[in-house]
Amino acid sequence: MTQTTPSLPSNSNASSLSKVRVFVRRRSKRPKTTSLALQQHDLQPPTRDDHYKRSSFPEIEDFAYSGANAITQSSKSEMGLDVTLVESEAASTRPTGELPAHWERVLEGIRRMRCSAEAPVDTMGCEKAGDTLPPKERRFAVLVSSLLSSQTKDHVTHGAIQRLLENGLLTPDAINNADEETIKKMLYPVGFYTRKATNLKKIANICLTKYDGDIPSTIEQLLLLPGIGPKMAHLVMNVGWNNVQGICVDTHVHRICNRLGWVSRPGTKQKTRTPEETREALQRWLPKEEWVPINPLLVGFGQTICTPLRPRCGECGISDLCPSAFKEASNSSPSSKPKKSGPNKKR
DNA sequence: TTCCGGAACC
DNA sequence: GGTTCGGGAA
Repeated sequence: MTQTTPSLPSNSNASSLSKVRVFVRRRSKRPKTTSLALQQHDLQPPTRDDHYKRSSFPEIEDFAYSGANAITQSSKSEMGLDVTLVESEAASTRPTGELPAHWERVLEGIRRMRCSAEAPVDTMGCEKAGDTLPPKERRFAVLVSSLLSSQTKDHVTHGAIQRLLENGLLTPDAINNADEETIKKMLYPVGFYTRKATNLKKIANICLTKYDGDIPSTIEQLLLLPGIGPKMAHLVMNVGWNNVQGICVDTHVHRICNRLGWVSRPGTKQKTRTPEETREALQRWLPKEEWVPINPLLVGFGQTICTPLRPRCGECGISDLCPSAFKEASNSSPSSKPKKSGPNKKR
């Protein structure tokens, strides 16, 4: 059925079809002005209802998002850090209301902080590898990188990808024929490399038998792959297919959006409990042109300032706009963390 | 010892 | 929702 063809949702209406399939219309750097954002909004009248409609049904929208080419560009351009004027112009004409207060100022403030300091994250994680490969092989490289990158430092992932590449093991066919022990050695010391080696063999086989050696092109199909969950599925769609179906929400995006009060459980003011809940809540209001850059932006912010434990609110340029500022660091028990019993138990 | 750019299984 | 899977760096 729709297995090997790029996403063409069966429920898409006629008006959206014209926009589907505009993959990689431009691989060049994001414009240095707001033109992209403004152009996208010009596609349809920027009314409030319309905005919500688009956000609620992202699957029938398919902008060719030039910012998704994380493969060839530096991280700063990915996050729009070289964009001096980002949202303010477009936002000034945009209705407020259910949008979080001052969200543009918050985003701008985070961009500024990220400009002035380096963070461990350098791209959307892992998918630089393969940027010189033909499209089909590059997509597979992106998929494999995503699989390996979970719970793994970026440079470690990159090393494993390099080893696979140098040994000709970065194609579905090669991996399918390779010994699992061999794969395992190539992956080490990637996190959970044993499980990932097993999953990688299965994934290669699925790509060969069901997708003609390519990777799945829809979120639903990607989620059927072992080891690929929501976070990585959206990453692969964004980067592999340049097809923004949803926001790639990891633990940093999840944590920070809740601290900022940007998301909540539907109909309540409670924090979201899972990254998936955060993704759905965030997609309800965040303009689509921010869906891709929000990830590297908040990941870097989360690694350097808005850390899980003891966030550095004193160094944060938007603490005056953050409802959670100075609420976690100052009080509560600094040393004793309840957590679980852990490996502490002696025999 | 603690802390991780998740996902699967219980 | 709680655990487990790995290893490395702080």
